[in-house]
Amino acid sequence: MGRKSDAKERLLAAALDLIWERSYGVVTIDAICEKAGVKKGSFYYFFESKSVLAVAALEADWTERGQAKWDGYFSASLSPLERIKGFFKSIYEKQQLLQTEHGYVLGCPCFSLGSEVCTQDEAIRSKVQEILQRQIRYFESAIRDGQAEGQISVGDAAAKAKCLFALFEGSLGQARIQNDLGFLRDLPETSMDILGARMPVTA
Amino acid sequence: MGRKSDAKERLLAAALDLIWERSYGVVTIDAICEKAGVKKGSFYYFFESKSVLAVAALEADWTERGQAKWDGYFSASLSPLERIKGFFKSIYEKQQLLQTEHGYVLGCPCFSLGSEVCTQDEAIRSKVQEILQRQIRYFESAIRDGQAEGQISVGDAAAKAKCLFALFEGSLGQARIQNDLGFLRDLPETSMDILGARMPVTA
DNA sequence: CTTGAAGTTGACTGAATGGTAAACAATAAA
DNA sequence: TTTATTGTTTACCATTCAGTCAACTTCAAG
Repeated sequence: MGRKSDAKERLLAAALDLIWERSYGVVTIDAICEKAGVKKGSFYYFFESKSVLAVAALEADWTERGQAKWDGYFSASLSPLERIKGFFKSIYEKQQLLQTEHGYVLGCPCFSLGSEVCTQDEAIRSKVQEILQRQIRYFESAIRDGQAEGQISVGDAAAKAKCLFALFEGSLGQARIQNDLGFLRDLPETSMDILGARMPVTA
Repeated sequence: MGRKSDAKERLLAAALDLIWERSYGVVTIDAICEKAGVKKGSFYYFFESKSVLAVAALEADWTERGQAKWDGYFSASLSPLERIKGFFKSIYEKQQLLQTEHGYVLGCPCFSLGSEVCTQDEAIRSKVQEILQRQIRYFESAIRDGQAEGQISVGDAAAKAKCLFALFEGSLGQARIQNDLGFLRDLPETSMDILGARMPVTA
């Protein structure tokens, strides 16, 4: 019973968008409300603070979009190397899109946000960490599969995954800072090299 | 003639410290003044805004510390691979120190700051970019030397440098977000692997 | 010892922002 | 149609913060 509304979802989406494009610190609650078309009173009806909203936005984005996307990229129907290569290709295209839409390469919202607030906001830091860990696990599992199939050189899969993920996030960060997609263009190839890939045959 | 003072230097140092530990957005001019032991009136005597101060702080830190340190790490008296390996070892130790001092792994101030403000403050973004590019050039030059000496596999040195630097910054970012030095521990080894290093003999 | 440049101080303003409260509106179950 | 519940709105308060200003201090050159 009661009144129904999608204001909460609009706030979540607006918050993520603004924080991604700008930064956590510079985005005010008023700005989020305006973008979401919601009055401040309603904001505080749903969330007790910007921090709580940010955590909810990260979680919602993961469960409603991120999870499915990553599942797609890392689908078992693809060969392990194709998963990784395809993932990086998709990232490139996504960032390309963001650049034409926003005028900026935006990079990874999780990583940027996490790096910004990690010493100041434990709730956000913890949620970011959780999501990043989940993402690393996709890499790790693909690497394990690749090793089992003999396409990826043996060795600590977890370490390789961390390495690949660091390369990934570092490249996204550079791309964001320099507003230059060039830092992402070679990722598909570079990642294959790093993994000591023996590619069977791939386009 | 006139009065002499080191207030300007104290402001530069305080600003960098605070921004590094916390973030650009969360650090107020009042906080910088307090840490520097300077009144706000004096702040505005030396700098016209927090943004201008930040740019000056980055530049001063590079010319007065960073440059010399990097010159040391990448000294021609070391073998190209030793330069890179030693650099990553030093980074690890430095971050270890920061963690015991601040309670946090702080990562790279340039990268964190750049990622935070790059869509909002062109002056800072540009200065960050400048410094990051300089740092990449150290990598690139070491890689070139290593290739010339046959210790590093051939191929686009600039691309390899970018890749290594992305790995570096990505690892620092992860270490910061998760407050975990583990992301930095393997960098010396991993970097050697990535470069296709053929190490002659090294400890 | 005067003079003017360089630097310092503290009090002030105005705008932005986070946060509150109380009245109001819509909805569905009873 | 009542009623409880959920959501909305508006006006408001308090605080923080960037930025200003004019008076004051220190110093060194002449």
